[in-house]
Amino acid sequence: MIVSTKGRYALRVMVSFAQRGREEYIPLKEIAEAEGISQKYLESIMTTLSKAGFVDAVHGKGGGYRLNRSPEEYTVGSILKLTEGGLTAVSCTAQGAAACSRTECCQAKPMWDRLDKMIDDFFEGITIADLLKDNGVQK
Amino acid sequence: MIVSTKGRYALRVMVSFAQRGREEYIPLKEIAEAEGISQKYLESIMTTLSKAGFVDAVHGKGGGYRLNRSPEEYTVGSILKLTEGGLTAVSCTAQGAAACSRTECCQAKPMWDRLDKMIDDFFEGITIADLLKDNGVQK
DNA sequence: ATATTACCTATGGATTTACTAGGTAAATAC
DNA sequence: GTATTTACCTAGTAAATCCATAGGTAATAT
Repeated sequence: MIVSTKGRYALRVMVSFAQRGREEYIPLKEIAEAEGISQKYLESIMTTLSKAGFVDAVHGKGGGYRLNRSPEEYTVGSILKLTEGGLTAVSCTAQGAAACSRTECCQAKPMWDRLDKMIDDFFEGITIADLLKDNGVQK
Repeated sequence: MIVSTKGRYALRVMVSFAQRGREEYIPLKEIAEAEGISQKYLESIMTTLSKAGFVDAVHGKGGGYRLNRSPEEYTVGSILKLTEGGLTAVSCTAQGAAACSRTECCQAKPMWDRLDKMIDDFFEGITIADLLKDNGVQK
């Protein structure tokens, strides 16, 4: 499993916000209920997105969240990398991970590197706007 | 993480057996020591490979394991699918998993399907022989 | 018989996942 | 300025998964 609920929820919520437009702030409660996702759980995800500047947040009545860019400007990759904390397919290549002692002689390393790049290119090539088009396919 | 140690060990061991040729049976102990992997842990992986007919196994002295095909005939995908029990990148698309209640309306589903296919094609396009060539790259 | 090997079953610590619980801080409405 | 609404913060937790370990049994060779 390369993408957990955290990343999948983040995508769904971003799509949801995109559908609601950027005019007004929408309280998370509404989105959580509409999507059928635990509000408390979503809160932690939204805070991550907010801190990273992916959305604007306003406290109090009339507040909530809203996108601060157009849907085309959010790549799926950027959202997943943020919420999942990376997208590496194999621990060998994960940054921060204790470097594998066999890095030098590992015959599979180039394969893992190629895989990582392929997955990264894939997700960076899809935007929230693409998902809104209801097919997730681009080009 | 899409490939755990189980799958990575399986690949390393298969490469290791490929390097040793198909003339004689090699006891797992030798491979485990050479690779610096827990023998007991490897045993369970080898049994999986043996039961699936990927290797021949012989008990007793002079016994051990050996490949029963040439390295070109083992795709990385077949080994990973066997030892990892599948390669799906997202639980949504995992077979046997409780079908997501949003399958019908999920805007990301086509994306996950495309990703799965891309990863499958990637791993099916690489063989143990390719890994032996020390680059993992094909074509 | 004994040694060597594969194979089987069970267990366990560590980590991750997907939440829940219960608060505090900021903004608005009265 | 009090109450309400919202975002944000910290902690805990049940379940699952990962990465083994422990201790056996079954088969084959000398």
